[in-house]
Amino acid sequence: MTDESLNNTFSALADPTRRAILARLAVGEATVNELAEPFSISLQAVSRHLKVLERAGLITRGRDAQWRPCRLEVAPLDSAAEWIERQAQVWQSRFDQLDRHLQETQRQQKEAQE
Amino acid sequence: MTDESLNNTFSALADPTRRAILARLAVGEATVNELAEPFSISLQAVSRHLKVLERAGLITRGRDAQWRPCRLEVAPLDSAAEWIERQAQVWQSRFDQLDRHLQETQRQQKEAQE
DNA sequence: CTCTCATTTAACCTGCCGGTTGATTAACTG
DNA sequence: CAGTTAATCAACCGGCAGGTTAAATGAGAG
Repeated sequence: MTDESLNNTFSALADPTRRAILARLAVGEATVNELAEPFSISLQAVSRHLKVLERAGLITRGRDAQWRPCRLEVAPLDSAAEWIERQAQVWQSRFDQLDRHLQETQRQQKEAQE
Repeated sequence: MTDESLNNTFSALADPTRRAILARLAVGEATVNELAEPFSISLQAVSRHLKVLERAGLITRGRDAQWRPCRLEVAPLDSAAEWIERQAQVWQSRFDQLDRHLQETQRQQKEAQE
């Protein structure tokens, strides 16, 4: 997973409209018009959001006559999840270390008292 | 997990400098100066990045004389991971549905041939 | 009290992001 | 071919994000 790729994925996910589009696509493929319908923004704006999602690899687009159906791609989502989980794991182990260290310190203090 | 909260978390993670700061903090607490050292940007810029991370709840800051040590907070990372995984799961089940449907269709076609 | 060090705040600049409207391309339909 | 529908491209605009430098604040140290 390249750094640039993480940039694209996270900034794509940072916009609520784009997250809503992804949620909609989870139900099934959809065209630009269908995706734009629930929103109060222009078709062109939605088209741009789709381009962002495409660049992030989160969707791919087919061709069916004049329609361009969008479908989800799960791979970059997995990569993002992987990065996050690796971080969470390292942080947690760091906390565990601190925790052990704290307990060790307390134990030694207790011994010193006796 | 509120929508606004997801916005903050994802856009905080979307910047490579901030991800590097988080990675550094995973090793242990650090002050602003220590965090700024590896980067070629000004101290003030780092201070701002820290404010973004703080607003996203990804770090908290203590007070030790004139130093403001930063430490990680794992909770929002967990929330983000949760959202991503839920999405990935829904997408995957959607793919599985399509897959079953495809197999069903093929089976029926095969039966029709016989 | 003064000096120094760590950090933040303020003011500013620049570029990108998300939105708009208008024109254009692509593909079907009569 | 002319007309319609789907989608994109182009030009523009306002706001915010991330960077800078200069000034202000907070907390020790002498």
